[in-house]
Amino acid sequence: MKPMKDVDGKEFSATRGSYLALRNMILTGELPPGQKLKIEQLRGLLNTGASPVREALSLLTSDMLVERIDQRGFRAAPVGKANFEEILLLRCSLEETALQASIANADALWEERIVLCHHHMKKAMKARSENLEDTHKNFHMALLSNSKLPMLERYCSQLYDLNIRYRNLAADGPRYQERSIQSEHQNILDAALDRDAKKATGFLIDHYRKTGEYLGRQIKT
Amino acid sequence: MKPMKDVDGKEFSATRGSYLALRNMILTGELPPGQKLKIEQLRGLLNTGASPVREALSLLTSDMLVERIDQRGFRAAPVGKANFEEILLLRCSLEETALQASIANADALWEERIVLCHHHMKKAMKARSENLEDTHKNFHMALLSNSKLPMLERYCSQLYDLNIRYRNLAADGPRYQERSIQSEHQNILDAALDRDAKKATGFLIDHYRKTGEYLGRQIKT
DNA sequence: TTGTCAACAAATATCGATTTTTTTGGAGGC
DNA sequence: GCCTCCAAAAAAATCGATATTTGTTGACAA
Repeated sequence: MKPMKDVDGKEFSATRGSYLALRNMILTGELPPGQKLKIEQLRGLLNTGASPVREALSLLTSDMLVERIDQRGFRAAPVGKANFEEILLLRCSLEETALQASIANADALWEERIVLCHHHMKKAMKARSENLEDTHKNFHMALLSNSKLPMLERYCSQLYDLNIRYRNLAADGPRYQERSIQSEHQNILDAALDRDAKKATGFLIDHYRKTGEYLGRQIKT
Repeated sequence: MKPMKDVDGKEFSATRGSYLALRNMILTGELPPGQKLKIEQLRGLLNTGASPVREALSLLTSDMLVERIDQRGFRAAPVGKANFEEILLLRCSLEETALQASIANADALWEERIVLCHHHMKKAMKARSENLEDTHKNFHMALLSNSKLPMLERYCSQLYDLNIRYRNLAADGPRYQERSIQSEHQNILDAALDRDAKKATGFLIDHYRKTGEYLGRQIKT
């Protein structure tokens, strides 16, 4: 793989480049659920050797985006209503814990961080920007980023991605304009800035449940 | 790596064999926290090629037993009091959810399963058997095995292993004889069989908190 | 027609060697 | 004496090739 460059001009390793590319293809549905992921085929697609591809696929299994069957290769993780509902359940439970902890550790720096991320998200929404997804995730992760619980944050990030995948598969992209998503975000932010954990987690979970209900209806199996 | 065989006589792939061997070495402390894991060195240790070792290490990063730094190799995950306490916290939270769900789905088959696992564990304890650790884990995982939440169960299993690692590092093996661990297990089992979720989760969490407190005192940093 | 077996084809797992990157050690300058 | 820069060594990442394993096709027998 030609040395890709990230925003800072630093190069990715071939493995990391493949990882990000494949991850994106699975999240967007370009590689549909259950699809067999043949090394040779991906090698061609990514212009790289077999080893980086294998390693990237290994890494994706930790994210539960790829299934590995010993001696039988890899496939994109299957989807299903049960799986979707489990993701929703776990997100509600884990993010509640994380947000509580974040608020318990609240400080000026964190407040600035979440205000800024919220601002970026609103701006991207208004402009229908391409990186809306990223700013949305950044905002949600920033809310949790003060928990001092790195493993928990990692779980939340994983589950967030899995949820995005369902949204991409079910529909035609995000629908942040609909409902009162903007005010929901505002409510969460304000409650967090007030350091009112109960209110903030309430708004957050409500936010997820509503989105979950909307999405859940569109999933067949 | 010579084709290892599992109990059924089926062969492991070299990757899977390496994965299990390395996992065990890290969990027992044979590979101490923070230790650099050089491919060549492990290649010799495991009698296998570089690719299986790399892939095994990749898999271990999902279990949070190995850290990967791009372009700079692998190292055994570091340890610390904060990390230990996070594990304890997450275990309490996640296993509570899982046990509740398991009890909600309670059926005859599951009851038989947990009774049997409990029996095996007691037997192994009395005999000071070598596979005590395995039977103990089996019992705890069997309790959660009816939750119909596979991802949650996977998280719990991971966290269980991470906790075992601290116990192996801190002390000289398990101390199941001490305290009233046996009756604690019995209480959990009985409450689960009674399908009393509140009682069962209470006993379970208490069980973890007590063990956690004992262990936490032995960790420096 | 159906089931089984063998040979073939395809894909995966693994290895050895090469390339690239990081680290180390030391010479020279400040 | 300390820092910087360069060269050599070590280690990681990657590639191409080979060995195993799995999946498939078609012939033959029941």
